[in-house]
Amino acid sequence: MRRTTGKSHCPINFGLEAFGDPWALLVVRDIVYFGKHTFKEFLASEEAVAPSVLAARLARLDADGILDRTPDPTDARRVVYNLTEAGLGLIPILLEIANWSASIDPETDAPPEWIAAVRRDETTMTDLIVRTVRNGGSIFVGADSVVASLTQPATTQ
Amino acid sequence: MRRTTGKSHCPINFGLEAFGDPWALLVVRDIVYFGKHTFKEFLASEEAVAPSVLAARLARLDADGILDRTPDPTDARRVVYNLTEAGLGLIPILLEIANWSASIDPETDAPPEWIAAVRRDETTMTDLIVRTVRNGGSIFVGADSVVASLTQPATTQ
DNA sequence: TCCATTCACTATCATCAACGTAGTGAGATC
DNA sequence: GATCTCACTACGTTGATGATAGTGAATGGA
Repeated sequence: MRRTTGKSHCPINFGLEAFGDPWALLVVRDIVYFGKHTFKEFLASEEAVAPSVLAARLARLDADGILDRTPDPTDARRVVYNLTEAGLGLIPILLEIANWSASIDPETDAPPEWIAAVRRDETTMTDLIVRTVRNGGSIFVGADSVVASLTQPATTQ
Repeated sequence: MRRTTGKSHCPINFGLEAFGDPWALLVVRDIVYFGKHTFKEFLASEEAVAPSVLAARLARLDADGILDRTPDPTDARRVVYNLTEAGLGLIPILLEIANWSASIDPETDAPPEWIAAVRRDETTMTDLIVRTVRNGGSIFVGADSVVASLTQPATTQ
């Protein structure tokens, strides 16, 4: 792709120039759905991105203010990537894409009950996801994940 | 872009493989927002796609069941492109992308009152847009456009 | 203090898609 | 029948991606 940036300020084009490539949203997905935060974890994703491509993508997402790149204070080798508030704002887009794909792709990996839960009350679910990810959690992975808090609401039981 | 398809059946990846390039969603945008339906009209878009790239994109969107390619019965030179039902399903994604970009890009071309109208009741607005586009209308262009039907509701007055 | 391991990248090169411009053939219009 | 319009195609250049190997700093254990 030539990725000519600045083609226009049409909001659709602006979005596509920010994340309209095969990898940018997959990084955001890895954070939001699976709680990944390091180069190594992104690299291990099912889609097998090349390290050079991943490095370039992380650098651009950081420069664009979507990701926040922070060296790990407890291990100087590690670098932790988190979503900024602008990056958290991409969550509704992720949910709509997952919605669409789940209804189109007969072999989708999307759990039907999860898609149904999102469709049931998208606003509430979006808020819950944003709050969870902002606090370092994810949708599917971890004790404080969104799906965990759905099956075992709040701190009861 | 290498556009390696079939990397995974993750719904986010599926969506990106279908429209995660700089041009596919711009074609959909041209139809939904501006009522464009022909090769020439897409080609004239602000972002200046190359004809070879546009031809390849239209062919793929047709093959993927997102666009419907029909020769114009009144003029055998012309070919009319319309969204299929799957293509209409992309409208919520477009709206979310526009939402995000409008809140990020200080120079966005998105009309603030339009963004506000969508945010006010996204479900109702989505339904209205889908119905309008399905009937050949668009959001901004034409007498039967969505914005026209908002300022002058239904057939009253 | 070594040494193996882990981490986040970088280097390299072939490949393939996008860019930009020019051109083509079928069909409409005058 | 000459011109114009339409949807493309051709083609050389550019640049990002794909795949694999390698680097240097930091950690952890012996």
